Amino acid sequence: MARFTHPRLEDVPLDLALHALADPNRLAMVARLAETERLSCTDAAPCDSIPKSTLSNHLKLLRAAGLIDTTQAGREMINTLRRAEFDGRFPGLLDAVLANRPV
Amino acid sequence: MARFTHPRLEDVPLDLALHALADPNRLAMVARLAETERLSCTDAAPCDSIPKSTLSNHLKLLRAAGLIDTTQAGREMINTLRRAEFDGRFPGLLDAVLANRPV
DNA sequence: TTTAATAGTTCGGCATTCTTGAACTATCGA
DNA sequence: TCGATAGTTCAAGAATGCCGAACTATTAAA
Repeated sequence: MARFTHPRLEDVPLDLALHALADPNRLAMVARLAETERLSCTDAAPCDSIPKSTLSNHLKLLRAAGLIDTTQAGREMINTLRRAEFDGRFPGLLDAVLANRPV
Repeated sequence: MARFTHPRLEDVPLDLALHALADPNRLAMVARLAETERLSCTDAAPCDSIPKSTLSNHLKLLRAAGLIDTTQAGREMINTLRRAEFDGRFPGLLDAVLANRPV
């Protein structure tokens, strides 16, 4: 199955990072990963009404923004937040966004 | 000429705010207004290669996100950052974004 | 008081991006 | 080996974004 490419954080522009976070579903997934670390794609989903293909796309975008890392484990894809790296690249940003997330 | 409507900050969702900031040109305008306060539309523009209509659209979006206030003064529209209000709504967010802005 | 210039908005069409169903790949369990 | 599970990829329609052209409003000049 597909092997993913993860960008170096230094190559991620701020716009892309903000764009990735500027979607309620994606932000909810990031928030989940901030709490639970190591979630399959379906487990990372904020609700089960989101189609698989849409979910897959959201995760692809989060990967491109340097926010998550995805590795294959059996037939699941395990996602983790690249917290330390992201924070190193954009200090304080993720904290500020997560702190202001709606309940 | 048109009179603008400015949203109450409490009605601005985080997604909209992030989306407004997730564009290099808009972010540059916000950064400018953070320094210079009170800029006409053309003066707020990050460069003069941006078409008027595009500029107008960007500013409309920033207004809708509760980031700027626009009032008419003669034939100019004067824009100011709604800094205190925005910070009250999303504490630390604008600071974090501006601090991470590319040079 | 026309006339011209300035400052920006609005509209409409093209282009890009987003969403999602359908088909596909890969892995695991029976 | 067969079926079920987990997720990707593709393609088409929907939704957004960008920008030229036409328009409105205000000021300045003639």
